[in-house]
Amino acid sequence: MLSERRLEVLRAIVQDYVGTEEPVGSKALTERHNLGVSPATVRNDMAALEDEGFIAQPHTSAGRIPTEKGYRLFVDRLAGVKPMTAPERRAIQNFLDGAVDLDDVVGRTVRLLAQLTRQVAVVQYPSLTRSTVRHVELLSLAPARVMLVLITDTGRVEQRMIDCPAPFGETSLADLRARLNSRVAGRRFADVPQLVQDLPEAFEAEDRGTVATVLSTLLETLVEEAEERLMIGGTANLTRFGHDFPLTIRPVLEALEEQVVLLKLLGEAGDSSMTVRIGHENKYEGLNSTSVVSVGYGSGGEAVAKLGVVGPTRMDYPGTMGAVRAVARYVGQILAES
Amino acid sequence: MLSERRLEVLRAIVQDYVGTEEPVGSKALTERHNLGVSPATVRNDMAALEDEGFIAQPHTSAGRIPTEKGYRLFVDRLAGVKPMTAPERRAIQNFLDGAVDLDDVVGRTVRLLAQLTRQVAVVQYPSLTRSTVRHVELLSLAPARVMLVLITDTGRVEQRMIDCPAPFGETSLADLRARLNSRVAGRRFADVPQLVQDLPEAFEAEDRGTVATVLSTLLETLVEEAEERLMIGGTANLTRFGHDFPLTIRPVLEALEEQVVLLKLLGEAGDSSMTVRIGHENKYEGLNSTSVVSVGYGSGGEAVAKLGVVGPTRMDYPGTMGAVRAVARYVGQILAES
DNA sequence: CCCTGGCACTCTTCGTGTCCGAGTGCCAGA
DNA sequence: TCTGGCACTCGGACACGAAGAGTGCCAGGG
Repeated sequence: MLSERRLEVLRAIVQDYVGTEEPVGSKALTERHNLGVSPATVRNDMAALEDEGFIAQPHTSAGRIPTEKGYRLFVDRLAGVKPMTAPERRAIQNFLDGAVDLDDVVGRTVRLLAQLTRQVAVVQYPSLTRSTVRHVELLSLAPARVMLVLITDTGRVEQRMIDCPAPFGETSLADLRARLNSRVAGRRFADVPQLVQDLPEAFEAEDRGTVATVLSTLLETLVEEAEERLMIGGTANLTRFGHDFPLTIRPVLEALEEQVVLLKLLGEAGDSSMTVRIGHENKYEGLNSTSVVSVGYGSGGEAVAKLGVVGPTRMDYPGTMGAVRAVARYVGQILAES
Repeated sequence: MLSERRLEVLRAIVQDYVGTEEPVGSKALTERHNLGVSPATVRNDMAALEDEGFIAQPHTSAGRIPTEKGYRLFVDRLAGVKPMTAPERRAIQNFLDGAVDLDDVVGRTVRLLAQLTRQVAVVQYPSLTRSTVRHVELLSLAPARVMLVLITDTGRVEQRMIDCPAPFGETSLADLRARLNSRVAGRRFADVPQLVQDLPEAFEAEDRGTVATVLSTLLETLVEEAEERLMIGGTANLTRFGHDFPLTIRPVLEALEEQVVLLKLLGEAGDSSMTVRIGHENKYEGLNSTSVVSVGYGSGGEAVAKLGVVGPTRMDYPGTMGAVRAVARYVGQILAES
């Protein structure tokens, strides 16, 4: 069991190390934080913390640095979320308010988050699976060629070309469009399959094949797009990573280009609450030397997607968490308004 | 005036330096290339080349490295474009053939180019300004709210919301849709403004305001989208840049995130032929330590966009140019087919 | 029982000095 | 005009030593 003071020592070590990026020794600690005890006492505490695996020394006669376990404890029990200041909050809101469409919202969010945290920002596009259908449009491009356009409440538009098994008249098309919209408009994606199940029955035999094709394309679109897109930014901040560049930075850049990896990473994180994954807690080994702070965001009460930052395990957790939370909150507001 | 042999010496220096990344001396040169002369002679030639500014030595008692001027001469007069081998060409084609839509084509192209050249790849989406309109669709979402969907022959879809000055009936909308498409379908973007100029006159006075709004939105979309999107990949290859990382790599990463900069960069390059910009020939100073190899590509004879790679000035120009040219050619084919 | 000051010990870092080799420039001769 | 030879320069590698930071441990005091 760790005494109160030892936790305090750990907190001090983490804070100093994050600030200076250099191993911190007992003497420096007592000077910068008034712990009320002497260096010798701190040394004993440090020895205990090292036994427990919370800190380590790079080599004898160097100061201590936190281990991943140490950061974990710090995040769980010692650190709060540092709230943004009022001016910062205003700046966030102003910056995001200028967005003109969904792409712009996401783009601005990425830049903002990267700038605030001085780390790499990752923002997932609002998910289709949780959003609702605003409108489905069918366009006849040729007698047996239809284009399906799906518009979601988050402003995303997806389109698909459909080659019909048989020619499909304008009136049938209008009919299908009307029936389809009356059933699915405003409904959640997940509910769509049930809602359109019996639609083909309402049509003439000759059109049923086409209707079925259109419906299956629609359902495919809904499912396929569950594989989300995302935007990243602030990769230049990777240069502040450490002194032993190439080896550290390369796998991170590689991971960032693998959208699948990132999506999985965000997906695994807790549903909508803030999640911090430290070092090897990230399953993808290219990110073993990084920490990922992520949180869900969305219009209304529910999270429709995630956003977060990727940075060195040696990061300012309270500040980063504060920025991530604040940005998520304001993006949610923007989405709700539009 | 430089003799034939001196040019040969320069070529040898560039080739060796690109391969080894180390300054190359007179002795090593004569050993690896059979120039038919002794090191002493080569030294004289090197001194001459240095006087002319084609090579330089990092410090006394080191070998020579090419200057930007030296690379320029190498590219212009000494190096050809190294063609891809047959298996490589097959691999390119197979890889690109698997693409399912435009996003996929661009995505695959970026990955392919990054892998072939082992550098950072940049691919511009096919330009709207040169492409033609396939279809314009108007959807009524609310009495005074219309969505405009623009479909291009390259498969891109753009949508815009329009708030109408007055309610707009379904019949008027259908009328407008029909007239609009009959005029602009299949036409080039650049011609659209003229073609729709007198459209409002065909409508009732009460609808003219709305028609004008829709048209101006359409024209805006055409123009705005001239500011293209692009995709980049292979940033992990930046780690192979040099030994003095942070300082070199950071501005490059920053430049890569500024799409505006990259678009301007590609835009400035010659129209469709291959362009090589070396070091300070790039106006954006973040890229002063890089070279950019770019070329136009497109379906049919005409270039609709550009693609290229960004790498260190010390790059394998013939190989890179070969890869860039080959990829551009095949992407053009793919686009023409679809 | 816990804290403290003192002390010996261990390493890393940094500066200095030395040596070696690569590479050059220049010159005289073929 | 090319070549071989020679003296010279300079950076990189290595060894050595001093300095400094930090630790662990121990005995004494509240």
